[in-house]
Amino acid sequence: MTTPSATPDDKRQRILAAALTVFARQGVHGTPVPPIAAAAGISVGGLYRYFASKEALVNAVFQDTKQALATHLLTDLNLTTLDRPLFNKLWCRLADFARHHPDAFRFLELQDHHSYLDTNSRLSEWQLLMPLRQLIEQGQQAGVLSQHLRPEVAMALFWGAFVGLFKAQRLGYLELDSDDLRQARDACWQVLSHAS
Amino acid sequence: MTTPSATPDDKRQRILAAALTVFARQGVHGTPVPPIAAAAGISVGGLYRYFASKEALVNAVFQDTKQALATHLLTDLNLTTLDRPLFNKLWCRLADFARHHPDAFRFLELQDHHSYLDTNSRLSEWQLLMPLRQLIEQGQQAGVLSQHLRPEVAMALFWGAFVGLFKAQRLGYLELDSDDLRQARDACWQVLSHAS
Amino acid sequence: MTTPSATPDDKRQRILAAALTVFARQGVHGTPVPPIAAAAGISVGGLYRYFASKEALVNAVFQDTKQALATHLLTDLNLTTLDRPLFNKLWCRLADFARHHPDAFRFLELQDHHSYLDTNSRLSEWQLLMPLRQLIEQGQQAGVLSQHLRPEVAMALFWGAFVGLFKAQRLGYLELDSDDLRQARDACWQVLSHAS
Amino acid sequence: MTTPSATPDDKRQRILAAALTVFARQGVHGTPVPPIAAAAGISVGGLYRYFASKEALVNAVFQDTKQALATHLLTDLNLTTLDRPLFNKLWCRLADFARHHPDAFRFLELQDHHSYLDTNSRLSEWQLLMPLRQLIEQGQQAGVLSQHLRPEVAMALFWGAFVGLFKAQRLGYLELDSDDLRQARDACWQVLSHAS
DNA sequence: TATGAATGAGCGTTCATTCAT
DNA sequence: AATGAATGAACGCTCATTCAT
Repeated sequence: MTTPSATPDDKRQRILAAALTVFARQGVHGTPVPPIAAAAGISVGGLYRYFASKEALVNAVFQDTKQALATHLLTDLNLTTLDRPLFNKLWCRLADFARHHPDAFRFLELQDHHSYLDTNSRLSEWQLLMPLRQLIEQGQQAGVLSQHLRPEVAMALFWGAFVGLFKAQRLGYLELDSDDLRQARDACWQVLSHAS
Repeated sequence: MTTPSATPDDKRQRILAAALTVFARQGVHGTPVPPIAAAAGISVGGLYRYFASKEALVNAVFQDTKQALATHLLTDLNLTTLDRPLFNKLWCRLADFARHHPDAFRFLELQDHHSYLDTNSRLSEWQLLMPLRQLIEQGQQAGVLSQHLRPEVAMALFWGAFVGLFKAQRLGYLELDSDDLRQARDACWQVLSHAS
Repeated sequence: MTTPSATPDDKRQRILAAALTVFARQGVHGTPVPPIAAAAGISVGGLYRYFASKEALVNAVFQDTKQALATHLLTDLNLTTLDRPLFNKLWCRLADFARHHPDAFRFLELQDHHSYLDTNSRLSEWQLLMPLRQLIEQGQQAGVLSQHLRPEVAMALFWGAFVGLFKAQRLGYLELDSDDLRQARDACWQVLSHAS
Repeated sequence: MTTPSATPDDKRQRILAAALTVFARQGVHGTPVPPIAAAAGISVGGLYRYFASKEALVNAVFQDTKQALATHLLTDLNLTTLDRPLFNKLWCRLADFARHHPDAFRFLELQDHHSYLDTNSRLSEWQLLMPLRQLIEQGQQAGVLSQHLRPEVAMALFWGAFVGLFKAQRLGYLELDSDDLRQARDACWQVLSHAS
């Protein structure tokens, strides 16, 4: 009989959470392994029992976090058509995630990932974007969204705009209040629905 | 009569260009100094005659590239009002820069810069964004642009959307043709001008 | 039951001893870190677990060795008055130290120390010389020693003469037998006691 | 016809003088070549026309300085017997040299020389000490000096005492006024003349 | 002949990874 | 299974020396 806190899965999760935090704050290349282990309350050697290498750990963090975002965003939603209420809901959840998990959001948008991300991680990028892209496609076919933009382009513009908003806030160019968020949401909706 | 390629300024430029390329491709932390020197056709010791440290080099690359973008974008433009023709011109120049200087564009958007950028580099961030933000502000006051978005928010959305577009292309989600670019441009204009 | 040689303190001592040897033979600036580590039977990285930098190591060696000399010299002596028997005893111990710990003695007299010694190390210089200087002062006040030399001057002459003797031997100008040592001792005593 | 200041010998001397100064202050290992050249008012490449290597330069400085000391000390003296007036004269000249050429005096007593001194330099060590040693020997045979100390031992004690005096002053343990110097001189004479 | 920019081996130090305990 | 001390390759940087000008 083991204590619940010593479950292997628990440890794995603790390591992933600790790694996410320090990676988001110091960058992947800027973070040695020992501080990650320390933040997870584990020894260095212990960490290597759960992850074969630092690279494997980064990839696990990436996939785990991507999955967390996907779950946060899409759980219990009817994704058949992208109408206005659904869009608002999605926006709301996105903003919620960016606000309450800033480390996770920041980590996912780090741009020097490509030097250590493996194929699986690259695939997991799509797992989130693909459903959204399909939603846009369906919306266009249903006539709810404008057909002037190819779905991929619309997707890229929308996602970029959202990321840019929170990046600007993180860099101190901007303070976002709820009015700003609502207006930004409406502007993005307009791009998707009325692009002419 | 000396060859033009032997002037110190030329060498400095060669180093900056080489560093930009490898930084853009491998990230700053992921790039040792010797490959930078090799790419510039110089020895390691020689590089240190032009830049006091790797950090000084990154900062020089950053400021140099930011300046290049600002120049490319704003030279010889009448920036009094942001009307449709001016916006189109700006978009065209931005797209031109992103297309013809992909390393420069990518480097500027790397997100782990904060660990080595100095005060001057941080200031040079604003040198590009401030004129654009003011342009938006003036456009709003002149009634050409919608006033539903605070200028900073509009700025962040527009810049993020543009960056997102080219990031998507770089990651292989997308192939951008000129139709796509035109449609994306019009969509962005709509955000700025008709946000409701 | 663990072998005594595996305790951290033991390793620290092994490093200090190895560093003392190579520093004494090749000088501090002339000795790279890897040979020190090799002489201590340790890897380079391992050395840095015990000493934060080469400079920290030199300082530790200096203070450690200075302390060893002070202990060797002054332990269990009644230092109230510097009479002839006490002087003979001190001379004997000094000669003993110089003979049996030639590396230590040589290292302490290296003259380019000032570029890396920190405040603590400089202070530890005095810990040895101050008691001796006071001993001379007390001897002068008690009438046992001549008062024609200020204590500091007497101290400097005596210490210099002793160092000169062993330096000459090390450089090969001289072979010291026990008669030489006894006669040198008596000559030094005369300087202290009968300077006119 | 060349300007007098451009004589090769002049340049050589300028380099030697500059090297002596920086070596004395920063140590040999602590001084790169460019600062030496700069102090000599010459280019790096120019320095290497006069000295084949840094090591050759150090050795030249050593021999040159040793010679300067020997000249300063022994010129125009009748060295047949070491009587009191001659000893006083020698002491006076030594003190003069140590006072007016502190860099030279300091450089000669640096103790990590052995890693770069060549055979010639080692020989030049003796050129100064040998005449003095012989002087002591002659004094002993003439009955002016005590015969209790072997000449080499007496030589080492005397030289060490003198060096110790000025080393103590340089390290700040001591301020030497002319009374101190006179008393130290008399004490040293006593060692040589009345050692019992 | 004189220059000083260029070279590259070698320095002090770090850190991903291993393995004796 | 867990630890953390030990490893050594690789990093950023220096500097004795060379050589095109």
